[in-house]
Amino acid sequence: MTHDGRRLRGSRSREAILERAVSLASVEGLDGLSLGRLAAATGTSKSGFFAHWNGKEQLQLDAVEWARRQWSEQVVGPALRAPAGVRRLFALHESRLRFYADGVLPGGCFFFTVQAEFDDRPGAVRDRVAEVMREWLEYVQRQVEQAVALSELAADVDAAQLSYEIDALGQVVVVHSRLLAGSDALVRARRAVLQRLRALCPDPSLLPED
Amino acid sequence: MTHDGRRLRGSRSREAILERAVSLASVEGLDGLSLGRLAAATGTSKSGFFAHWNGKEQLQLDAVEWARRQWSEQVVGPALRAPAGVRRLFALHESRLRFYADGVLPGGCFFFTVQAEFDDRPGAVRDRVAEVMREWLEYVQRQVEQAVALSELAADVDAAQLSYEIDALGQVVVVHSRLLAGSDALVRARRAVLQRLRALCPDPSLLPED
DNA sequence: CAACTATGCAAACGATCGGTCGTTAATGTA
DNA sequence: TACATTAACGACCGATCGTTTGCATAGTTG
Repeated sequence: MTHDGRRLRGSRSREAILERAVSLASVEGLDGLSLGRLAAATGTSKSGFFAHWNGKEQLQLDAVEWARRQWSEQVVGPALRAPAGVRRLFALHESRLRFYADGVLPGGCFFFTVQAEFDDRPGAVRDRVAEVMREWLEYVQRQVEQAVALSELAADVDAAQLSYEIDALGQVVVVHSRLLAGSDALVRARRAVLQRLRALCPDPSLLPED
Repeated sequence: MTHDGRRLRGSRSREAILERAVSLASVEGLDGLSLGRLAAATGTSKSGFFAHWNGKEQLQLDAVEWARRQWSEQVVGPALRAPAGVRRLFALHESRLRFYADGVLPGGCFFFTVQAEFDDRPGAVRDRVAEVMREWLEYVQRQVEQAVALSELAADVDAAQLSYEIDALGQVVVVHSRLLAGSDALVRARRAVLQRLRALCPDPSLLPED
């Protein structure tokens, strides 16, 4: 029972396939990715997928979950090392930019691609993607509110407004840096948020100067 | 000659097809759009397209051009009614937001969808899209520089930096407002740019208060 | 007028799409 | 040993993809 080699092997196959799926989907999209190409990329057969998932949509939903966990571990996690407040808020932004700069995913960002792909078509995938996005924005907003509670940001800061701005400046890095040769999008996204936060911060020495 | 009945009819067919193509591509993407569905949506036949274009890529390139003209006429054009300087810069941002709010395209923004779709795959379409995007950013940047030259923005403003921020705050409206129910993305994008400009403007009375 | 050109469609092409079916091999349980 | 379950595969399905071919027709040109 506990030592079922079959289930273990299946679980590892699933993980390997999902990792590839997320990686490929960051480039071609979750729907643009075809089962045939995914099979070729993982060295398995198309029909073998149906031993693990009922159909393409099920695989897509699992891929969203996999990408969410990756974002949680590689973006949100590291930022927790910074002390709560404005420093953690900025660390979160920098962590995202590092995720992009390191080229963890060949397409830059799974969620950016998938959001643009699904923002107009109804369905379970869209709903789940929207939920993950809302979670992320609310998490950023909570960091803002915590910074305000700690008096590290001005008391009249609109948390929803500020978190929208931070997310916008971070999201667009993907397309700017990939589409425009020699774009300094990463530098600009970092500086924009940094200066914005310093202007709102009673003690700017909490943040780097530049 | 210039008013050849055949060419006139063909030209009108092309325009009608391209308008539909841009509209549909704002939802499903330029590559996600299939010739079969485009034919059904325009009431023509798939094979009829090859009387006007050599293949799908040619049609895609023409669609990009059509969308560029639409953006020029419906976004850039109206902003020219505002006096040059910081007011025209803000009018440009508001004009874009109005384009989104009016729902001119069912997917919100052709270029947002297409940029996300092509930012990772090489080819003629990607190159042209990148060129149009660069043109747009440089146009915004020129408005910033003009405002500085008119002393309507502080002299030490980094034009490239500021135009990146304005574009980012505008772009993300598309996905935020469509994916998150009840999102105030339009309001936030407007306020973010307005307050940023007012803070940099020696005479804030040039701009609305809120 | 005849010759030519642009427009447009129906039918069909090979390729690929997501998905089904039946089977085999491996691993478990009784 | 006998049986059940899971993983994985090859072959194949109907649908759709972008594209080609052949043909009919309307408009232009000599």
